[in-house]
Amino acid sequence: MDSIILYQKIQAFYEDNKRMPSVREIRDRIIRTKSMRKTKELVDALVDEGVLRRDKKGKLTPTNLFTSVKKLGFVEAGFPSPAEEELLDTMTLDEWLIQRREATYMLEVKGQSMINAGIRPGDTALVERGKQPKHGDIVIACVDGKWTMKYYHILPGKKIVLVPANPKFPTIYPKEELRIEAIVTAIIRKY
Amino acid sequence: MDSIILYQKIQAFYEDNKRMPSVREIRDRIIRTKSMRKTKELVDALVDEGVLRRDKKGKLTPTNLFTSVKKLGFVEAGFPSPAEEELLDTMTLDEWLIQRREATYMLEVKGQSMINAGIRPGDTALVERGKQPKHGDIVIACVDGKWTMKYYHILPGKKIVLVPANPKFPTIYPKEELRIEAIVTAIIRKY
DNA sequence: ACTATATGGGAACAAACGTTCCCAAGTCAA
DNA sequence: TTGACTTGGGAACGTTTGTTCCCATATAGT
Repeated sequence: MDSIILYQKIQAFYEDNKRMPSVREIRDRIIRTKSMRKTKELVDALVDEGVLRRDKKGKLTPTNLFTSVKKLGFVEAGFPSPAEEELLDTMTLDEWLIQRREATYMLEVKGQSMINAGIRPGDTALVERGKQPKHGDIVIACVDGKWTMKYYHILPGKKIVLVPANPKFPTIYPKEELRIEAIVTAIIRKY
Repeated sequence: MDSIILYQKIQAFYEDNKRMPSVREIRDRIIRTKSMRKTKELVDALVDEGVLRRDKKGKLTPTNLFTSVKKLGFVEAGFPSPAEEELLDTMTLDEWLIQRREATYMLEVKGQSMINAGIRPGDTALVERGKQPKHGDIVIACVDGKWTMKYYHILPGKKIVLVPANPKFPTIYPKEELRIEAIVTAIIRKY
């Protein structure tokens, strides 16, 4: 069995079972041989290539390859040739976008108030709670009982205002209550 | 040990080791007791709650909780109270955004040609190769040797044109060569 | 003080694990 | 045919695994 195919089948096993197979599972369910020795030999080869990783206990562990997306440069540069493809950097969406998972939420955007920041109704905002906002951050705030998404601006004199990214909407000067509940860490638009 | 804390420590183990711990590892490195019986009892409780899952072989397996993000409604609805929080839907970024991982790439956007579609320079496009484009899709195309991101439009008579989302840019009427290399499945903007 | 009950420690077991070793079968050159 | 070498099957080893069981201790009730 070719080592690329072996890798693909191990990845399929990983996606199905949410864990890596044991050597015997690879032997019986993937390679379909009867040889432990040969199976370990093929697996060791993948480990040497860096496609798979092993624990201190010898257990197989997924590498980034299992969960990552290939990262190209710019649109204008287009796609690399198959030969160059192996040199590509990779990145997992989770590690890229999520810092503290337990404090991260998805919120759907409604309305046009941030349209000039490229945030449109239907977009999904990834927000993180319990983080100190800085000037210029986009925040989810509860002001006088209403929830909005706005730019967080600190005026001279440390006064806080919430600025929309749409001149048709008013800047908010909080009177009584202003709670910054979360700051927007990413905007995702799925087609 | 409280079961919520136990879950958090198991999740930390999972993020560190990219695999779930065994019962003995939980006993020695997480609960720090000497009792197998008590450890299994606590783990079984988490399995009953649906926080952990088990294989047919009894091996622990991560649930969606380990990799998912809580999904709220709309910005205007704000955050639920801690009591309501347990009812929230969850979703993993990978399963949401990626269909065929091996054909999915990240590309950085340069230029203003799609600005009116809310796609700005610096944004990251998630693109998928080998998929048939439909009218209205945003595609990565190689036309007459140059790479661009444009709307894919099918005119009456089945003629294909590439339309920018910015009136200052020209619509492209491919002369010789037009290769649709990928279609854009998501736009991600990280702050 | 004396039971009855609940709790946690830890030994024990069979299965599954990674790893190594030996040997039969195959391959190749001379 | 012979001998050197490679290959794959599979037994065997020690460890780790999930699971169960027994018993000493703690707790509570009378």
